[in-house]
Amino acid sequence: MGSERQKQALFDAIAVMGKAFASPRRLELVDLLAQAPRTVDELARASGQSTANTSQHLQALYAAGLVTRTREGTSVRYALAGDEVLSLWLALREVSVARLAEVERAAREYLGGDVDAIGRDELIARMRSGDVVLVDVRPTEEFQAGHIAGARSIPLAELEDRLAELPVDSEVVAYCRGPLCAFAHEAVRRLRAAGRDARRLEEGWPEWRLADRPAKHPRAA
Amino acid sequence: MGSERQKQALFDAIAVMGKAFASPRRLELVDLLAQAPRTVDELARASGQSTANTSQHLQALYAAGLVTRTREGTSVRYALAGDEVLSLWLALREVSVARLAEVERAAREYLGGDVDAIGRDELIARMRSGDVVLVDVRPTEEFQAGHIAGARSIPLAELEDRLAELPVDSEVVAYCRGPLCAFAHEAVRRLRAAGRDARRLEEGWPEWRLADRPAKHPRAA
DNA sequence: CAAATTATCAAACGATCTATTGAATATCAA
DNA sequence: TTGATATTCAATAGATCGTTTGATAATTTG
Repeated sequence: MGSERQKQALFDAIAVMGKAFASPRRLELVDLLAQAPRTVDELARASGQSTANTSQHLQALYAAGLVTRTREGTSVRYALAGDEVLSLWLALREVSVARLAEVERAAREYLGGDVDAIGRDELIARMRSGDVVLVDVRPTEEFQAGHIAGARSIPLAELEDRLAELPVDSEVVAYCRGPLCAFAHEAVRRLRAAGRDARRLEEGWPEWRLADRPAKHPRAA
Repeated sequence: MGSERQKQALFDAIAVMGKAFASPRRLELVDLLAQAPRTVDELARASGQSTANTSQHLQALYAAGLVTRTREGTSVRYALAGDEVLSLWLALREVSVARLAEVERAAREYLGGDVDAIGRDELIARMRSGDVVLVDVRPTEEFQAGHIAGARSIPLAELEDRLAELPVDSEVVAYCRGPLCAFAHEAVRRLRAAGRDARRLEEGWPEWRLADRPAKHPRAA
């Protein structure tokens, strides 16, 4: 007979994974890794915490089986352990947003007011007919680690300087890291201010990739 | 511009939900609630912890938005907040099992060796042709809170006494709370020991319900 | 081999979480 | 109202977690 002790051991083990998701700092790392694999140092700088701290958090994630690590010369590159982990992270985020009023409030405040959005399927149709330009406004490294097929990379910081690259007669669709990322919102506001026709894509790169839509990976077939 | 502070507030809020999943005791409560809504007292007895403790954990789950509560006379009945929460719990468990070697080891030990299983679709086909009997071996309360259409309730504890209710010439398929529950495994072993042809259903009631298969709910249409 | 870079470890403090205990509250029945 | 049941609150002590600091290990470069 399965004893109580063994049953408890089971929940203990599952709680390890729950614990991994229990710290805001770790969540930030997970969110960054959802965009692209990175080294400890890169993650430390991107998340604004000390290297030692980042390393410890990454080890917590590693112990929970959420990330993998590979040595690259003198540095160690971490990545999400698999698509199930990405799904889990997105599900957690989604439930949080749906359930927690606080999150919604914080999100609205952070995003600074919503702007017009376009859905996945409509985007694909419009791109096929050629009357939209898709712009990836994330940092260059993240674009290089993978992006939506047909997107061109213009990081948010360079948007004003590179306005000339965008045709005047087409609508511009901007996307970024996902619904909780402000980049696309901000990009749309700036494009509108410059007199362009612009909307943001409802979802971000991780959601797109998981849905198996046309994408460009660095070393994939 | 979305400031760093607001972005942190966002992750803070999401971590609240992560924290809710960080305690084995709470996970046990979530797992019980995945079967059926229950009162504090029932949950305390089923999980073998004090009432005060159970109440506190339930409040943590409530604060995270994972459960709802309704007063029923002198007692309070808790339930999972929605199907998204159930999905999230199943996803968390699945990733844990897939990733954590410890969990797998613990699970194997607890389940006491695997027995032959049958999949969802095969079961439906075999039930249609009428040559299997489906048995729900969970406690009666959980059966009453919802079960697979066409299943008959024989709690594990009563299995030997009620063997006569099962036709001798049909295969018996047993199911219980899910892949981490030992009831169906144990039932199959006992049925085999009694000379019956028996297998266990690969999944449990929560998975079945989420997949929108034929089911019987207490007050649903 | 030595120097430089990157990552991890170890110790320590403060903050947070958990379980226990006993008291307080809400509801129902008499 | 009083008494009984079910739940929640409050306070405590013990354990765990998170950050910082400084030292250690692994790898590349000179």
